[in-house]
Amino acid sequence: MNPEEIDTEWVERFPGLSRLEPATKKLLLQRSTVVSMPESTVIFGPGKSPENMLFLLSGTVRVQQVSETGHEIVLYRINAGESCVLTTACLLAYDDYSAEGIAESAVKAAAVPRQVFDDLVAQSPSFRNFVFAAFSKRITDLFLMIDEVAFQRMDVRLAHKLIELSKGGDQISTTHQKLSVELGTAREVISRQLQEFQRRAWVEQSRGTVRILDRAQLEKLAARD
Amino acid sequence: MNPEEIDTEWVERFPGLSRLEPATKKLLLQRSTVVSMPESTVIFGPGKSPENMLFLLSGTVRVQQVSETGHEIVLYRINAGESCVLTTACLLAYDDYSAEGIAESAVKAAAVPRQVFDDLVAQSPSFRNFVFAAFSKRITDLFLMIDEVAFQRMDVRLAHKLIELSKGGDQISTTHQKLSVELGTAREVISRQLQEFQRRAWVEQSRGTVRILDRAQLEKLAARD
DNA sequence: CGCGGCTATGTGACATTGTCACTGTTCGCA
DNA sequence: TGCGAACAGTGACAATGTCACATAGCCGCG
Repeated sequence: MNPEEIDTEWVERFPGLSRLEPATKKLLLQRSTVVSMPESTVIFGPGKSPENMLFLLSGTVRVQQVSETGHEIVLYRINAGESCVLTTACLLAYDDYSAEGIAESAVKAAAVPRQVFDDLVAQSPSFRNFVFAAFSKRITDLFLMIDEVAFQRMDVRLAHKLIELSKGGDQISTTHQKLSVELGTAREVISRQLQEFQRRAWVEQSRGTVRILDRAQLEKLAARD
Repeated sequence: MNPEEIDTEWVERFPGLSRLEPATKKLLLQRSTVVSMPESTVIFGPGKSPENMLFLLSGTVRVQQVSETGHEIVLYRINAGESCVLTTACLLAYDDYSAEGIAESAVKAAAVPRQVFDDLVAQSPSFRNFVFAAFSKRITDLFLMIDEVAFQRMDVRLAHKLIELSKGGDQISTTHQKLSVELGTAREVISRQLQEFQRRAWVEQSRGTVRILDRAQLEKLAARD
Protein backbone atom coordinates (compact mmCIF):
# COMPACT_ATOMS: atom_id res chain seq x y z
CA MET A 1 0.00 0.00 0.00
CA ASN A 2 1.31 3.33 -1.04
CA PRO A 3 -0.67 6.17 0.58
CA GLU A 4 0.50 9.05 -1.56
CA GLU A 5 -0.50 7.23 -4.72
CA ILE A 6 -4.05 6.24 -3.77
CA ASP A 7 -6.27 6.86 -6.72
CA THR A 8 -9.91 6.71 -5.86
CA GLU A 9 -10.85 7.06 -9.48
CA TRP A 10 -9.00 4.08 -10.87
CA VAL A 11 -12.22 2.36 -11.83
CA GLU A 12 -12.92 5.10 -14.35
CA ARG A 13 -9.65 4.49 -16.11
CA PHE A 14 -10.13 0.73 -16.22
CA PRO A 15 -11.37 -0.09 -19.71
CA GLY A 16 -13.54 -3.02 -18.71
CA LEU A 17 -15.01 -1.41 -15.61
CA SER A 18 -15.76 2.19 -16.51
CA ARG A 19 -19.22 1.28 -17.76
CA LEU A 20 -20.30 -0.40 -14.55
CA GLU A 21 -23.37 0.71 -12.60
CA PRO A 22 -22.52 3.62 -10.26
CA ALA A 23 -23.36 1.55 -7.18
CA THR A 24 -20.98 -1.18 -8.31
CA LYS A 25 -18.18 1.29 -8.91
CA LYS A 26 -18.70 2.70 -5.46
CA LEU A 27 -18.52 -0.73 -3.88
CA LEU A 28 -15.35 -1.54 -5.79
CA LEU A 29 -13.67 1.69 -4.73
CA GLN A 30 -14.74 1.45 -1.11
CA ARG A 31 -13.77 -2.14 -0.57
CA SER A 32 -10.51 -2.29 -2.46
CA THR A 33 -7.03 -1.06 -1.66
CA VAL A 34 -4.39 0.06 -4.08
CA VAL A 35 -1.11 -1.78 -3.60
CA SER A 36 2.31 -1.34 -5.17
CA MET A 37 4.96 -3.96 -5.71
CA PRO A 38 8.51 -3.66 -6.99
CA GLU A 39 9.84 -5.44 -10.05
CA SER A 40 10.46 -9.17 -9.71
CA THR A 41 7.95 -9.63 -6.91
CA VAL A 42 6.46 -13.11 -7.05
CA ILE A 43 2.79 -12.25 -6.89
CA PHE A 44 1.56 -15.80 -6.84
CA GLY A 45 3.16 -19.17 -7.29
CA PRO A 46 3.33 -22.70 -5.96
CA GLY A 47 2.32 -22.54 -2.33
CA LYS A 48 1.60 -18.83 -2.49
CA SER A 49 -2.07 -18.19 -3.21
CA PRO A 50 -3.12 -14.58 -2.97
CA GLU A 51 -6.21 -13.87 -0.91
CA ASN A 52 -7.24 -10.96 -3.12
CA MET A 53 -8.26 -10.52 -6.72
CA LEU A 54 -5.99 -8.01 -8.41
CA PHE A 55 -6.85 -5.41 -11.02
CA LEU A 56 -3.67 -4.16 -12.63
CA LEU A 57 -3.44 -0.36 -12.79
CA SER A 58 0.09 -0.14 -14.13
CA GLY A 59 2.97 -2.43 -14.94
CA THR A 60 2.82 -5.97 -16.27
CA VAL A 61 2.75 -9.40 -14.70
CA ARG A 62 4.36 -12.34 -16.45
CA VAL A 63 2.72 -15.72 -15.89
CA GLN A 64 4.97 -18.67 -16.55
CA GLN A 65 5.19 -22.31 -15.82
CA VAL A 66 8.03 -24.45 -14.57
CA SER A 67 7.67 -28.13 -15.29
CA GLU A 68 9.09 -30.98 -13.25
CA THR A 69 11.81 -31.39 -15.87
CA GLY A 70 13.04 -27.86 -15.21
CA HIS A 71 11.72 -26.51 -18.48
CA GLU A 72 10.07 -23.12 -18.42
CA ILE A 73 7.59 -21.38 -20.67
CA VAL A 74 5.84 -18.02 -20.54
CA LEU A 75 2.08 -18.56 -20.67
CA TYR A 76 0.86 -14.98 -20.98
CA ARG A 77 1.16 -11.49 -19.58
CA ILE A 78 -1.34 -9.41 -17.67
CA ASN A 79 -1.13 -5.76 -18.63
CA ALA A 80 -2.50 -2.61 -17.03
CA GLY A 81 -6.26 -2.61 -17.49
CA GLU A 82 -6.55 -6.36 -17.14
CA SER A 83 -7.21 -8.50 -14.15
CA CYS A 84 -5.74 -11.57 -12.52
CA VAL A 85 -9.19 -12.92 -11.83
CA LEU A 86 -8.72 -16.16 -13.62
CA THR A 87 -5.31 -17.01 -12.33
CA THR A 88 -6.36 -16.10 -8.85
CA ALA A 89 -9.49 -18.19 -9.18
CA CYS A 90 -7.40 -21.09 -10.41
CA LEU A 91 -5.15 -20.90 -7.42
CA LEU A 92 -8.08 -20.87 -5.07
CA ALA A 93 -9.43 -24.01 -6.66
CA TYR A 94 -6.22 -25.89 -7.37
CA ASP A 95 -3.35 -24.79 -5.26
CA ASP A 96 -1.06 -27.60 -6.32
CA TYR A 97 -0.20 -26.30 -9.71
CA SER A 98 2.98 -24.94 -11.01
CA ALA A 99 2.37 -21.56 -12.67
CA GLU A 100 3.69 -18.42 -11.10
CA GLY A 101 3.08 -14.71 -11.62
CA ILE A 102 6.01 -12.33 -11.51
CA ALA A 103 5.96 -8.54 -11.64
CA GLU A 104 7.87 -7.73 -14.79
CA SER A 105 8.05 -4.08 -13.86
CA ALA A 106 6.94 -2.14 -10.80
CA VAL A 107 3.25 -2.85 -10.45
CA LYS A 108 0.33 -0.93 -9.02
CA ALA A 109 -2.89 -2.86 -8.58
CA ALA A 110 -6.25 -2.66 -6.87
CA ALA A 111 -6.74 -5.56 -4.49
CA VAL A 112 -10.30 -6.75 -4.12
CA PRO A 113 -11.08 -9.25 -1.35
CA ARG A 114 -12.56 -12.52 -2.48
CA GLN A 115 -15.84 -11.88 -0.72
CA VAL A 116 -16.27 -8.50 -2.39
CA PHE A 117 -15.53 -10.05 -5.74
CA ASP A 118 -18.24 -12.63 -5.14
CA ASP A 119 -20.72 -9.95 -4.15
CA LEU A 120 -19.92 -7.95 -7.26
CA VAL A 121 -20.51 -10.94 -9.48
CA ALA A 122 -23.85 -11.49 -7.79
CA GLN A 123 -24.96 -7.85 -7.96
CA SER A 124 -23.75 -6.50 -11.23
CA PRO A 125 -24.61 -7.86 -14.66
CA SER A 126 -21.90 -5.79 -16.28
CA PHE A 127 -19.29 -6.97 -13.78
CA ARG A 128 -20.31 -10.55 -14.59
CA ASN A 129 -19.87 -9.71 -18.20
CA PHE A 130 -16.42 -8.32 -17.53
CA VAL A 131 -15.35 -11.43 -15.61
CA PHE A 132 -16.68 -13.93 -18.12
CA ALA A 133 -15.16 -12.00 -20.99
CA ALA A 134 -11.78 -12.16 -19.23
CA PHE A 135 -12.08 -15.90 -18.72
CA SER A 136 -13.17 -16.41 -22.29
CA LYS A 137 -10.35 -14.36 -23.73
CA ARG A 138 -7.83 -16.27 -21.67
CA ILE A 139 -9.13 -19.66 -22.72
CA THR A 140 -9.24 -18.81 -26.40
CA ASP A 141 -5.73 -17.38 -26.13
CA LEU A 142 -4.55 -20.62 -24.54
CA PHE A 143 -6.15 -22.54 -27.40
CA LEU A 144 -4.15 -20.47 -29.86
CA MET A 145 -1.00 -20.96 -27.84
CA ILE A 146 -1.40 -24.74 -27.88
CA ASP A 147 -1.83 -24.58 -31.61
CA GLU A 148 1.28 -22.48 -31.98
CA VAL A 149 3.46 -24.62 -29.72
CA ALA A 150 2.31 -27.79 -31.41
CA PHE A 151 2.42 -26.74 -35.05
CA GLN A 152 4.30 -23.54 -35.67
CA ARG A 153 7.87 -23.44 -36.90
CA MET A 154 10.43 -21.94 -34.57
CA ASP A 155 11.62 -19.23 -36.98
CA VAL A 156 8.05 -17.98 -37.40
CA ARG A 157 7.43 -18.00 -33.66
CA LEU A 158 10.69 -16.18 -32.93
CA ALA A 159 10.02 -13.52 -35.54
CA HIS A 160 6.59 -13.02 -34.05
CA LYS A 161 7.97 -12.75 -30.53
CA LEU A 162 10.65 -10.26 -31.56
CA ILE A 163 8.02 -8.01 -33.14
CA GLU A 164 5.88 -8.32 -30.03
CA LEU A 165 8.70 -7.57 -27.60
CA SER A 166 9.98 -4.62 -29.65
CA LYS A 167 6.70 -2.76 -29.02
CA GLY A 168 7.26 -0.65 -32.09
CA GLY A 169 10.85 0.25 -31.26
CA ASP A 170 13.85 -1.50 -32.72
CA GLN A 171 15.88 -2.37 -29.64
CA ILE A 172 15.08 -5.37 -27.45
CA SER A 173 16.93 -5.89 -24.19
CA THR A 174 16.88 -9.58 -23.55
CA THR A 175 19.06 -12.66 -23.65
CA HIS A 176 18.86 -15.78 -25.74
CA GLN A 177 18.01 -17.62 -22.54
CA LYS A 178 15.02 -15.38 -21.84
CA LEU A 179 13.79 -15.67 -25.40
CA SER A 180 13.97 -19.45 -25.13
CA VAL A 181 11.72 -19.33 -22.05
CA GLU A 182 9.28 -17.10 -23.93
CA LEU A 183 8.90 -19.76 -26.58
CA GLY A 184 9.44 -22.86 -24.48
CA THR A 185 12.50 -24.02 -26.39
CA ALA A 186 16.24 -24.35 -25.83
CA ARG A 187 18.70 -21.48 -25.79
CA GLU A 188 20.76 -23.07 -28.54
CA VAL A 189 17.76 -23.03 -30.84
CA ILE A 190 17.30 -19.30 -30.28
CA SER A 191 21.01 -18.68 -30.87
CA ARG A 192 20.90 -20.52 -34.17
CA GLN A 193 17.75 -18.76 -35.36
CA LEU A 194 19.08 -15.34 -34.40
CA GLN A 195 22.29 -16.09 -36.24
CA GLU A 196 20.28 -16.91 -39.31
CA PHE A 197 18.27 -13.67 -38.93
CA GLN A 198 21.55 -11.80 -38.52
CA ARG A 199 23.00 -13.45 -41.61
CA ARG A 200 20.01 -12.15 -43.53
CA ALA A 201 20.57 -8.70 -42.01
CA TRP A 202 17.15 -8.73 -40.37
CA VAL A 203 18.62 -8.16 -36.90
CA GLU A 204 21.84 -7.14 -35.25
CA GLN A 205 23.03 -8.70 -32.01
CA SER A 206 25.14 -7.66 -29.12
CA ARG A 207 25.45 -9.06 -25.65
CA GLY A 208 22.05 -8.75 -24.02
CA THR A 209 20.29 -6.95 -26.87
CA VAL A 210 18.76 -7.61 -30.25
CA ARG A 211 18.22 -4.74 -32.66
CA ILE A 212 15.68 -5.06 -35.44
CA LEU A 213 17.09 -3.93 -38.79
CA ASP A 214 14.39 -5.11 -41.18
CA ARG A 215 11.04 -5.19 -39.45
CA ALA A 216 9.17 -5.76 -42.69
CA GLN A 217 10.94 -9.07 -43.35
CA LEU A 218 10.36 -10.24 -39.79
CA GLU A 219 6.70 -9.38 -40.03
CA LYS A 220 6.44 -11.19 -43.32
CA LEU A 221 7.87 -14.33 -41.75
CA ALA A 222 5.75 -13.95 -38.62
CA ALA A 223 2.62 -13.75 -40.73
CA ARG A 224 3.24 -17.26 -42.03
CA ASP A 225 0.65 -19.21 -40.10
CA MET B 1 -35.51 -32.87 -27.38
CA ASN B 2 -36.55 -36.37 -26.63
CA PRO B 3 -39.88 -36.45 -24.77
CA GLU B 4 -39.80 -40.01 -23.49
CA GLU B 5 -36.43 -39.47 -21.88
CA ILE B 6 -37.15 -36.30 -19.97
CA ASP B 7 -35.61 -36.59 -16.57
CA THR B 8 -36.76 -33.94 -14.20
CA GLU B 9 -34.32 -35.10 -11.59
CA TRP B 10 -31.11 -34.73 -13.56
CA VAL B 11 -29.86 -31.99 -11.29
CA GLU B 12 -29.69 -34.45 -8.43
CA ARG B 13 -27.43 -36.75 -10.37
CA PHE B 14 -25.12 -33.96 -11.45
CA PRO B 15 -22.11 -34.03 -9.13
CA GLY B 16 -21.46 -30.33 -9.14
CA LEU B 17 -25.09 -29.27 -8.83
CA SER B 18 -26.73 -31.63 -6.36
CA ARG B 19 -25.77 -29.42 -3.45
CA LEU B 20 -27.42 -26.31 -4.84
CA GLU B 21 -30.09 -24.41 -2.97
CA PRO B 22 -33.57 -25.95 -3.57
CA ALA B 23 -34.82 -22.77 -5.25
CA THR B 24 -31.88 -22.84 -7.66
CA LYS B 25 -32.47 -26.46 -8.54
CA LYS B 26 -36.09 -25.71 -9.22
CA LEU B 27 -35.18 -22.85 -11.52
CA LEU B 28 -32.70 -24.99 -13.38
CA LEU B 29 -35.20 -27.79 -13.89
CA GLN B 30 -38.04 -25.51 -14.89
CA ARG B 31 -36.12 -23.45 -17.36
CA SER B 32 -34.03 -26.10 -19.05
CA THR B 33 -34.84 -28.74 -21.60
CA VAL B 34 -33.18 -32.11 -22.04
CA VAL B 35 -31.90 -32.65 -25.56
CA SER B 36 -30.40 -35.66 -27.29
CA MET B 37 -27.93 -35.70 -30.13
CA PRO B 38 -26.55 -38.61 -32.16
CA GLU B 39 -22.87 -39.44 -32.41
CA SER B 40 -20.75 -37.13 -34.58
CA THR B 41 -23.07 -34.16 -34.17
CA VAL B 42 -21.10 -30.92 -34.38
CA ILE B 43 -22.35 -29.21 -31.24
CA PHE B 44 -20.41 -26.03 -31.76
CA GLY B 45 -17.76 -24.87 -34.16
CA PRO B 46 -16.59 -22.03 -36.35
CA GLY B 47 -19.67 -20.06 -37.24
CA LYS B 48 -21.92 -22.24 -35.11
CA SER B 49 -22.37 -20.71 -31.68
CA PRO B 50 -24.91 -22.45 -29.51
CA GLU B 51 -27.46 -20.22 -27.84
CA ASN B 52 -27.68 -22.46 -24.78
CA MET B 53 -25.33 -23.60 -22.08
CA LEU B 54 -25.19 -27.38 -22.00
CA PHE B 55 -24.88 -29.68 -19.01
CA LEU B 56 -23.87 -33.13 -20.18
CA LEU B 57 -26.01 -35.91 -18.73
CA SER B 58 -24.52 -38.77 -20.73
CA GLY B 59 -22.01 -39.29 -23.52
CA THR B 60 -18.86 -37.31 -24.19
CA VAL B 61 -18.02 -34.30 -26.29
CA ARG B 62 -14.59 -33.97 -27.88
CA VAL B 63 -13.24 -30.45 -28.26
CA GLN B 64 -10.57 -30.07 -30.89
CA GLN B 65 -8.89 -27.42 -32.86
CA VAL B 66 -8.13 -27.18 -36.56
CA SER B 67 -5.40 -24.74 -37.44
CA GLU B 68 -5.03 -22.87 -40.69
CA THR B 69 -2.31 -25.28 -41.72
CA GLY B 70 -4.74 -28.18 -41.55
CA HIS B 71 -3.22 -29.61 -38.39
CA GLU B 72 -5.60 -30.89 -35.75
CA ILE B 73 -5.29 -31.48 -32.04
CA VAL B 74 -7.71 -32.67 -29.38
CA LEU B 75 -7.91 -30.08 -26.61
CA TYR B 76 -10.05 -31.89 -24.06
CA ARG B 77 -13.19 -33.90 -23.54
CA ILE B 78 -16.36 -33.02 -21.69
CA ASN B 79 -17.82 -36.01 -19.90
CA ALA B 80 -21.19 -36.68 -18.32
CA GLY B 81 -21.46 -34.58 -15.18
CA GLU B 82 -19.50 -31.71 -16.66
CA SER B 83 -20.64 -28.63 -18.47
CA CYS B 84 -19.80 -26.77 -21.63
CA VAL B 85 -20.09 -23.49 -19.83
CA LEU B 86 -16.64 -22.26 -20.63
CA THR B 87 -16.53 -23.26 -24.23
CA THR B 88 -19.94 -21.82 -24.77
CA ALA B 89 -18.97 -18.63 -23.03
CA CYS B 90 -15.89 -18.42 -25.20
CA LEU B 91 -17.92 -18.70 -28.32
CA LEU B 92 -20.27 -16.00 -27.18
CA ALA B 93 -17.35 -13.68 -26.64
CA TYR B 94 -15.10 -14.61 -29.54
CA ASP B 95 -16.95 -16.28 -32.36
CA ASP B 96 -14.04 -16.15 -34.76
CA TYR B 97 -12.04 -18.94 -33.27
CA SER B 98 -11.36 -22.35 -34.56
CA ALA B 99 -12.24 -24.93 -31.91
CA GLU B 100 -15.16 -27.25 -32.43
CA GLY B 101 -17.10 -29.62 -30.21
CA ILE B 102 -18.17 -32.98 -31.55
CA ALA B 103 -20.38 -35.60 -29.90
CA GLU B 104 -18.10 -38.58 -29.53
CA SER B 105 -21.02 -40.79 -28.63
CA ALA B 106 -24.76 -40.24 -28.46
CA VAL B 107 -25.20 -37.36 -26.06
CA LYS B 108 -27.95 -36.31 -23.68
CA ALA B 109 -27.68 -32.85 -22.21
CA ALA B 110 -29.68 -30.23 -20.34
CA ALA B 111 -29.86 -26.99 -22.31
CA VAL B 112 -29.99 -23.85 -20.20
CA PRO B 113 -30.75 -20.55 -21.95
CA ARG B 114 -28.13 -17.89 -21.58
CA GLN B 115 -30.41 -15.61 -19.63
CA VAL B 116 -31.25 -18.31 -17.11
CA PHE B 117 -27.57 -19.07 -16.71
CA ASP B 118 -26.90 -15.43 -15.95
CA ASP B 119 -29.74 -15.33 -13.42
CA LEU B 120 -28.39 -18.44 -11.71
CA VAL B 121 -24.93 -16.95 -11.41
CA ALA B 122 -26.47 -13.86 -9.86
CA GLN B 123 -28.72 -15.71 -7.44
CA SER B 124 -26.80 -18.70 -6.25
CA PRO B 125 -23.46 -18.65 -4.46
CA SER B 126 -23.01 -22.39 -4.95
CA PHE B 127 -23.80 -22.14 -8.66
CA ARG B 128 -21.17 -19.42 -8.93
CA ASN B 129 -18.80 -21.72 -7.18
CA PHE B 130 -19.62 -24.50 -9.62
CA VAL B 131 -19.04 -22.26 -12.63
CA PHE B 132 -15.77 -20.77 -11.41
CA ALA B 133 -14.48 -24.19 -10.43
CA ALA B 134 -15.20 -25.42 -13.96
CA PHE B 135 -13.34 -22.47 -15.48
CA SER B 136 -10.43 -22.94 -13.12
CA LYS B 137 -10.12 -26.64 -13.78
CA ARG B 138 -10.13 -26.03 -17.50
CA ILE B 139 -7.47 -23.36 -17.36
CA THR B 140 -5.14 -25.39 -15.16
CA ASP B 141 -5.66 -28.38 -17.46
CA LEU B 142 -4.73 -26.22 -20.43
CA PHE B 143 -1.59 -25.10 -18.60
CA LEU B 144 -0.62 -28.73 -18.13
CA MET B 145 -1.38 -29.48 -21.76
CA ILE B 146 0.88 -26.67 -22.95
CA ASP B 147 3.63 -28.04 -20.78
CA GLU B 148 3.14 -31.51 -22.16
CA VAL B 149 3.02 -30.45 -25.80
CA ALA B 150 6.09 -28.26 -25.39
CA PHE B 151 8.31 -30.51 -23.31
CA GLN B 152 7.17 -34.10 -23.19
CA ARG B 153 8.63 -36.81 -25.35
CA MET B 154 6.34 -38.46 -27.84
CA ASP B 155 6.74 -41.99 -26.51
CA VAL B 156 5.76 -40.87 -23.03
CA ARG B 157 2.76 -38.97 -24.35
CA LEU B 158 1.60 -41.88 -26.49
CA ALA B 159 1.94 -44.37 -23.63
CA HIS B 160 -0.09 -41.99 -21.48
CA LYS B 161 -2.76 -41.60 -24.10
CA LEU B 162 -3.03 -45.35 -24.69
CA ILE B 163 -3.57 -45.94 -20.97
CA GLU B 164 -6.17 -43.17 -20.92
CA LEU B 165 -8.06 -44.40 -23.96
CA SER B 166 -8.03 -48.01 -22.79
CA LYS B 167 -10.16 -47.04 -19.76
CA GLY B 168 -8.96 -50.07 -17.87
CA GLY B 169 -9.59 -52.53 -20.70
CA ASP B 170 -6.89 -53.74 -23.03
CA GLN B 171 -8.46 -53.14 -26.44
CA ILE B 172 -8.48 -49.71 -28.09
CA SER B 173 -10.42 -49.14 -31.28
CA THR B 174 -8.69 -46.32 -33.07
CA THR B 175 -6.43 -45.61 -35.99
CA HIS B 176 -2.93 -44.19 -36.12
CA GLN B 177 -4.45 -41.11 -37.71
CA LYS B 178 -6.84 -40.57 -34.80
CA LEU B 179 -4.06 -41.06 -32.28
CA SER B 180 -1.97 -38.48 -34.09
CA VAL B 181 -4.80 -35.94 -33.74
CA GLU B 182 -5.08 -36.75 -30.04
CA LEU B 183 -1.45 -35.78 -29.58
CA GLY B 184 -1.14 -33.15 -32.27
CA THR B 185 1.53 -34.98 -34.21
CA ALA B 186 1.88 -36.79 -37.54
CA ARG B 187 0.51 -40.23 -38.31
CA GLU B 188 3.97 -41.51 -39.24
CA VAL B 189 5.26 -40.64 -35.78
CA ILE B 190 2.50 -42.69 -34.16
CA SER B 191 3.19 -45.59 -36.52
CA ARG B 192 6.86 -45.57 -35.59
CA GLN B 193 6.20 -45.37 -31.87
CA LEU B 194 3.60 -48.13 -31.96
CA GLN B 195 5.99 -50.32 -33.90
CA GLU B 196 8.57 -49.79 -31.21
CA PHE B 197 6.00 -50.61 -28.51
CA GLN B 198 5.08 -53.72 -30.47
CA ARG B 199 8.71 -54.74 -30.83
CA ARG B 200 8.96 -54.58 -27.05
CA ALA B 201 5.76 -56.66 -26.80
CA TRP B 202 3.96 -53.90 -24.94
CA VAL B 203 1.15 -53.75 -27.49
CA GLU B 204 -0.24 -55.76 -30.37
CA GLN B 205 -1.63 -54.07 -33.45
CA SER B 206 -4.19 -54.91 -36.04
CA ARG B 207 -6.01 -52.70 -38.50
CA GLY B 208 -8.04 -50.21 -36.50
CA THR B 209 -7.16 -51.54 -33.05
CA VAL B 210 -4.36 -51.53 -30.53
CA ARG B 211 -4.30 -54.15 -27.79
CA ILE B 212 -2.34 -53.53 -24.63
CA LEU B 213 -0.17 -56.51 -23.67
CA ASP B 214 1.97 -55.03 -20.93
CA ARG B 215 0.13 -52.26 -19.16
CA ALA B 216 2.71 -52.06 -16.40
CA GLN B 217 5.50 -51.12 -18.82
CA LEU B 218 3.33 -48.52 -20.54
CA GLU B 219 2.41 -46.99 -17.21
CA LYS B 220 6.03 -46.94 -16.20
CA LEU B 221 6.92 -45.02 -19.36
CA ALA B 222 3.90 -42.72 -19.02
CA ALA B 223 4.95 -41.81 -15.48
CA ARG B 224 8.18 -40.32 -16.82
CA ASP B 225 7.47 -36.67 -16.48
C1' DC C 1 45.95 -2.31 -15.05
C1' DG C 2 45.24 -7.22 -14.94
C1' DC C 3 42.92 -11.10 -13.05
C1' DG C 4 39.24 -14.11 -11.70
C1' DG C 5 34.49 -15.22 -11.83
C1' DC C 6 30.14 -14.83 -13.79
C1' DT C 7 26.95 -14.56 -17.50
C1' DA C 8 26.11 -14.72 -22.35
C1' DT C 9 26.90 -16.78 -26.60
C1' DG C 10 28.94 -20.16 -30.14
C1' DT C 11 29.67 -24.90 -31.85
C1' DG C 12 29.54 -29.73 -33.24
C1' DA C 13 27.73 -34.30 -32.61
C1' DC C 14 23.91 -36.69 -32.03
C1' DA C 15 18.82 -38.04 -30.93
C1' DT C 16 14.11 -37.10 -31.66
C1' DT C 17 10.40 -35.49 -34.22
C1' DG C 18 8.15 -33.57 -38.45
C1' DT C 19 7.58 -33.72 -43.56
C1' DC C 20 7.21 -35.68 -47.98
C1' DA C 21 6.56 -38.91 -51.42
C1' DC C 22 5.77 -42.92 -52.03
C1' DT C 23 4.23 -48.29 -51.57
C1' DG C 24 1.59 -51.92 -49.86
C1' DT C 25 -2.59 -53.81 -47.39
C1' DT C 26 -7.25 -54.40 -45.95
C1' DC C 27 -12.03 -53.58 -46.19
C1' DG C 28 -16.59 -52.56 -47.98
C1' DC C 29 -19.28 -52.58 -51.73
C1' DA C 30 -21.02 -52.04 -56.53
C1' DT D 1 -14.56 -60.00 -58.72
C1' DG D 2 -12.59 -55.66 -59.14
C1' DC D 3 -12.31 -50.86 -57.40
C1' DG D 4 -11.82 -47.14 -54.47
C1' DA D 5 -11.14 -45.54 -49.97
C1' DA D 6 -9.14 -45.91 -45.68
C1' DC D 7 -5.26 -47.70 -43.11
C1' DA D 8 -0.49 -48.72 -42.39
C1' DG D 9 4.69 -49.09 -43.60
C1' DT D 10 9.05 -47.01 -45.37
C1' DG D 11 13.14 -44.20 -46.44
C1' DA D 12 15.19 -39.80 -47.14
C1' DC D 13 15.58 -35.65 -45.42
C1' DA D 14 14.71 -31.22 -42.59
C1' DA D 15 13.80 -29.09 -38.21
C1' DT D 16 14.31 -29.07 -33.46
C1' DG D 17 16.04 -30.70 -28.88
C1' DT D 18 20.00 -32.29 -26.04
C1' DC D 19 24.55 -32.51 -24.42
C1' DA D 20 29.15 -31.30 -23.62
C1' DC D 21 31.89 -28.32 -24.30
C1' DA D 22 34.59 -23.82 -25.97
C1' DT D 23 34.78 -18.85 -26.36
C1' DA D 24 33.78 -14.08 -25.40
C1' DG D 25 32.26 -9.95 -22.98
C1' DC D 26 31.40 -7.72 -18.44
C1' DC D 27 32.48 -6.22 -13.82
C1' DG D 28 34.45 -5.72 -9.46
C1' DC D 29 38.63 -5.78 -6.87
C1' DG D 30 43.41 -6.01 -5.49
